[in-house]
Amino acid sequence: MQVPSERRSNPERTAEMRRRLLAAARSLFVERGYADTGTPEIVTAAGVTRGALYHHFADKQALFQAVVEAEAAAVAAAIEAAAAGDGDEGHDGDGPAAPSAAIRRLVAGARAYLAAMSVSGRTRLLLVEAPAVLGAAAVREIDGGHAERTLREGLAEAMAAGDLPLLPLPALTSLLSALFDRAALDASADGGGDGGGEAAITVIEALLAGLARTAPREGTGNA
Amino acid sequence: MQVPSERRSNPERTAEMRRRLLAAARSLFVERGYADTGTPEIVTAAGVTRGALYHHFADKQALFQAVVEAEAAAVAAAIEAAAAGDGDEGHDGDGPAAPSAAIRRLVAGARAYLAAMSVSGRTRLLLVEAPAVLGAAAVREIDGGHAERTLREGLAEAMAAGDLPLLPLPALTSLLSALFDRAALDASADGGGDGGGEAAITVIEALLAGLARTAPREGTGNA
DNA sequence: CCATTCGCATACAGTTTGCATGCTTTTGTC
DNA sequence: GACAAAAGCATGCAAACTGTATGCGAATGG
Repeated sequence: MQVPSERRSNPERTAEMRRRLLAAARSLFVERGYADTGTPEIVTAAGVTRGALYHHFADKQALFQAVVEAEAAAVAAAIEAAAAGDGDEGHDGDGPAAPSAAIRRLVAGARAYLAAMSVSGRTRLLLVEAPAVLGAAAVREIDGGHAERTLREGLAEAMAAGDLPLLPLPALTSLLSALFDRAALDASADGGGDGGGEAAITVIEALLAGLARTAPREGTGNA
Repeated sequence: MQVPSERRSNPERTAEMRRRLLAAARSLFVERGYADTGTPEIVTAAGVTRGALYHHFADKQALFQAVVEAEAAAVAAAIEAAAAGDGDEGHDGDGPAAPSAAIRRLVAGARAYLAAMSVSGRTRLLLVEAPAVLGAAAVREIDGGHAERTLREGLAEAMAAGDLPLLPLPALTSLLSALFDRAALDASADGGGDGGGEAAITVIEALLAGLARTAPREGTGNA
């Protein structure tokens, strides 16, 4: 069936093998979840044996973590790509109350995040399975802050510019991040494709605009 | 060690057995997570055999679901108990901008939810493990709406009273619910005890107050 | 061209899950 | 009160899964 003398270098073999394993694992983890996916299934789907799996990954959890890391990297790349060509994508003629530039950037970031998370299976992997399997702390470490730090910086900028009230930054970042995560989950549950998150975007815009209207106030307490 | 002739009725035996199994399972699921907890461990901790477990529950997942259902019921009970004696617990002399009654009720609800979720292990069970093991849809069905429906009704009231802008109710409910969930998670991660969610409460108050300031506006689009 | 290392498949031991079987205790009926 | 019926629960078993050790073939580099 196949020419046996297909001489390929070791780095090529390794890269190809990892790709196949990660692709098969991703597909099955998305479809059945981590707990209900066995390594025999994964290697069968990848067309290899379990020996290959355990040669490249310490255990099933390490394989899952690699899948999650790749997915998080893809999200980060998609967001940075979107941030590159931002300018102002006049999405609406005029909002309800002329949002400031910082707020518009935040909303644009949220939109980019939702778009990035609309890839099939991504919300389940990153927002449902990963926290349960790896722990919320490990997930934050994997994402490193691509999502979280970008958001935090945007918020800090907006605060410094006086577009947002001075609220405890860690809490605000975490809570808004949760907002975006839930929006992504709802979108993947409803429409499946995309655009299902328009209602969510509307609410997020309203929340941020409301915050912006409280700008020069609010002496916070603890961090 | 134990008088062998302790005649107990069958309903008593069943209730006691279920209590022991649920208590042991809850403890282990909280400590090690669902995937890393085996049924042998559970029954050993409960002082019974696996036969008893599989007599009362269809499988390991059904046991986990029973634990989650009990936990969700406890949360609902705690919230309803808190809602009973609400009145107005003058927590602050005066806020930044005299929040309306509906908004105050929402904040009070959030506070009650956070207090209910501060029980050890509760956030992990209900917010991390359950969505991964049972699926987000099943979790919403279990909770039925005790958390979600209460929130939705409060929001609908506030909208009707003109204290909130007219936003798509499902999206707003889901997003605010995510806010509260994340606040509970952060509180359980930081302080562990309670009171750690004060920064989160501050942010939530600011978000709701900001929304309230946008009240008579916002023609929404799709639901 | 040969020794060494790397990549991966096969084989194995330990553990877990879910079910089937059987014993003990309780429940209902005469 | 005794006996049949059923419920509660423990023991035993087959299948599956995980992680590791072993072994073979291909690639590296001297």
